[in-house]
Parts: sequence; structure tokens; C-alpha cells
Amino acid sequence: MDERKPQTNLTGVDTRPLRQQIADALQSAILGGEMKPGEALVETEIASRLGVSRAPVREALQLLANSGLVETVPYRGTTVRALSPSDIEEVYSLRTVLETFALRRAMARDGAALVLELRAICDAMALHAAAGDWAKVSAEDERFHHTLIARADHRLLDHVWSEVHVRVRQIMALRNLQNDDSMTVVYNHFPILEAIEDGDGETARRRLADHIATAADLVASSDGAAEGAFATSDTDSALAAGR
Amino acid sequence: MDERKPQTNLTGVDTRPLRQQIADALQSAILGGEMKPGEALVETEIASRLGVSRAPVREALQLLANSGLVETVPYRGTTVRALSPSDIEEVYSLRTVLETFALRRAMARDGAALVLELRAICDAMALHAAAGDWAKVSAEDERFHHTLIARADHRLLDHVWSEVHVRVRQIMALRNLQNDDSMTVVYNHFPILEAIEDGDGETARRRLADHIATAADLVASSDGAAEGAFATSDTDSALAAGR
DNA sequence: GCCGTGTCGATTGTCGACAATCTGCGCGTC
DNA sequence: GACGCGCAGATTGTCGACAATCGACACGGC
Repeated sequence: MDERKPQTNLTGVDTRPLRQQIADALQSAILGGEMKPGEALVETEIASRLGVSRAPVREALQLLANSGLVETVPYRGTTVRALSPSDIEEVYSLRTVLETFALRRAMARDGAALVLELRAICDAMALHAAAGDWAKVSAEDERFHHTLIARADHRLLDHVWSEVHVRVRQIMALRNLQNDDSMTVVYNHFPILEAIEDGDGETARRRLADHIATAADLVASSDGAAEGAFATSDTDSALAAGR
Repeated sequence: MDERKPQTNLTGVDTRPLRQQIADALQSAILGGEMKPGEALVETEIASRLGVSRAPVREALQLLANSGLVETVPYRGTTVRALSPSDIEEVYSLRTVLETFALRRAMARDGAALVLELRAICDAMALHAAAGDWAKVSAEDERFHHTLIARADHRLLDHVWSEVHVRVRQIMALRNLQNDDSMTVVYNHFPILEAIEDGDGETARRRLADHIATAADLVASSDGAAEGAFATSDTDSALAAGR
């Protein structure tokens, strides 16, 4: 979201507050599939494992709770939020609403600039897809959608969308999609771009909505397994032991 | 949001975590206009004034920061968030998007039930308007819009809308509207309701959007004065009385 | 056997104290 | 006089310890 770029080559220690670093670490652990839904996040354990006190851990957990990744109940603890089918439906339906709104607004503001950016992203995406580099394809896909939001020039929308997008990433982390499925999604971007270039907002929004719906269907029909393998206790004392 | 009802007459002490009580107190102080935008919220001061430690105060401030009421910058402190004209535009435009989405969804789910609830609210609103009780009118207005959201049966939407709605309340707290202006807004609800009853979603959504736009225009053109008077430290324990 | 009570272990909630960081001001140097 | 330096003061960030709460289990009375 807001990263400060190093001016020279020496990276400098992160001067960011501990809560932020902890929150990032926990978030990537959850999004990376290292923690399964329902798993307990015990403050003392995280603190001692990271070599810090409980205070910043608590604040980090509160951050994650606000973005909906974990759930905290007073005096009972915080757990990784589980995803019900209705959760998935909610995330994708709201995402559709937000992104079509952003698209309408971005086109109204500066359609040409939007097209320029999206074109570059789509080209890069096609390139990486041809090379079979799905990680980079995914990254470009994310950039595509974030560009829509950013170009809407709407800070509040950006904030809300980020929250929803975290949930999208959580969902994708729990589902293992087939690459050839993703392929069809990738090529959905071009028709959207063409409609934008034609200035046909109505069509562009409809195609965008279909695109997101397709992704949602793909996710819904994929197996939500992703269990085992690299789930809980890898080496010695994973956070998980407890449950 | 989630209140537990007492079973007998004895009210029972607040067993809610302190952070929640503190956050509520601060929020109503901000929304009540007792703290002006830009004003600093000093942790030690709040803590000593409320007779608690800094820890729960910090967590309460973090809660408020997430809802966008205050802004925290590391090592610099937290201040009441100021409202720029673009902020107002953003809040109302996003609110329009969310509520029209909710309306579409609520009608699709159970239009009859929606009509029933909204009808009762509108009637009550008209009654209070006739009696000149603007506080109750405002409360019914809020219920009207929240009913739209609740009937959409979409928890994530509810969560996001709540965040936006807090901002709406902050905006309204800073602007002193004329009652006769509000009057026109009040009667805007009926055409919306009628369109819903007719099952004409398209018209209902358009009227809802217009209704919100009207409210936004009213706010934008009103004077953003509301300054001074009882801004910072009036007597001694203003915050303390909170709850 | 069932219900209410007491106790225990685990975890979170809260506290007071210390450390790190930012801002503003005064001082000396050029 | 302008610039850089360093020193305070204020405020937030972090820490370790203590208190409060919850769930589960065992115990005793009926």
C-alpha cells in the first residue's frame, strides 16, 4: 500500500512500527496457506516466536481483524477466519460492484490514460502467460484490477477495495486452481480493454462483471482442499500445535 | 451493532472490553462535535482523563483509525480526521453505489418483506416530521437506509457500509443543516418506496441515487462552520462523563 | 442421575515503567 | 544572517508483570 523506496542501495532497517511488520508477517502466513482457517493465533506464542512483546502482537492482530482475515472474540482469542460459500459469494459480488464503479469513474476522468496503462498490463500478461509463468500472470492480473481502482481517483474506494481484495487473496490461497482455468480468465481482459478503448462504458462494465463472475465460478467449483502438505506444523513447533 | 439485552431489570455492568467503551466515548465525542478536525488525541491525556491505562486507549484509537474517523501517523500522534470537499464527494458517491447494490439485492431476495419494513419506517418518519421532531426523523432516516443494507443479507456489505456511514455521520455533525432543507429530503423516501412496491427496480435505484445526491448537495452547500464554542477542554472531565 | 458450585489451566485484558522517535529552539560556526 | 548541530520536551512505541475472564472438569447435595 505505502512503501517507501530506498534511495540508494543500502536498504536500511525497517523503521516501520513493529505492529506493521508483525501484521505483514501474519498476513503472508495466512495468505500463503501456512495457517488454516479456524486455527488459533495465540498472542503469547506469536510474541515469543517473533521475539517481541505481546503489545505489538495485539495491535497487529487488531489490524488483521479489521481487514477480516482473523476473528477476535473477547477473552477467547483470535482465530483465522473460515470461509463459507456465502463468504465467497459476498466477496466477489461486492468486488464486482466496486470495480464497475471504479471503471465508470476512471473512464469519465481520463479514459485515454486508463487505456494506456491497461494495455501495457495486458500485453505483459499475455507475454507471461505464453511463457507459462503463472506467478507473474497473477501479479499482472492484480495490477490490472488495481489500476482500475487507482485511476478512479477515489481514496475511500481504494481503501475499501483493498480490504475486499485481501479477502480475494485469502480465497485464492485456499483453492488450488488449474492453470488452464486461469488461462481463460487471462484472455478475458482483452475484450474489456477493447470496450474501454471504444468508449463503450456499458459494454466494458458488463464484460468486467462477467470476468469477475467467471473467476468466482471457477473458485466456487474448485476443490477447497489445499489441506495438509504445508499446512500446520512443518518443522518443530509451528504455531498450530494447539488445535 | 451487537448489543446484549438484559434479561431482568438489573442492568449489569458493562462487561465489554475497555477499548470498546473508550472507542464509543471518543466516537460520540467526535460525532457530537466536541472535537474539531485536526485536533490531537493524546493517549496519555485521554487515559488519565478516563482513569484508565494507555493500552486500551491505544487500541480504541486504532479502532477509530480503521473506521476513518481519526488519522494516526507513527510517532506523531493521532488527530481527528479533517474533511475535504473531495472527502464528502467520495463518501456520498460510494454510499450511492453500496445502497443501490443493496437495494437491487434486497428486492431480489424478498421484495415484500422489504416493502413492509420500509413502509413502517416511512410512516413513522412522516409522523415525526409533522411533529417537528427532527431528531427522530433523522433516526428513522438512518433506519431506512440501514434496512436496505440489512435486507440485502450481505455481511461484508453491511460491514463496509457501516464504515462509510460513520463518515456520513461525521459530515452531518460538522454541518448544520436547515430543517426545511431536511424536509425535502424526508419526502424523497416515498417515491423510492413506491417504485419498490411496483417492483420497478430500475426506477427505485435511480430515485435512491437521486435522493442521496440531493443530500450530498445539501451538505456541500451548507456552511461547514460548527466551529469553536465547545471545542477542546471546556471544564475538566468532558471526556470522562462519556459513559 | 442431575444440577449447581468450586477449582484449575490457559488465554486475553489491563497496568505502570522504560525506550525510541519526532519537533522546535538555542547555540556556535562560517 | 544562514546553516548545521545538539539538546531538551512531549508523545508514541515497546516491554514485562499482574489481574480478569473463559471453558472444562471434578465434587457434593438433592
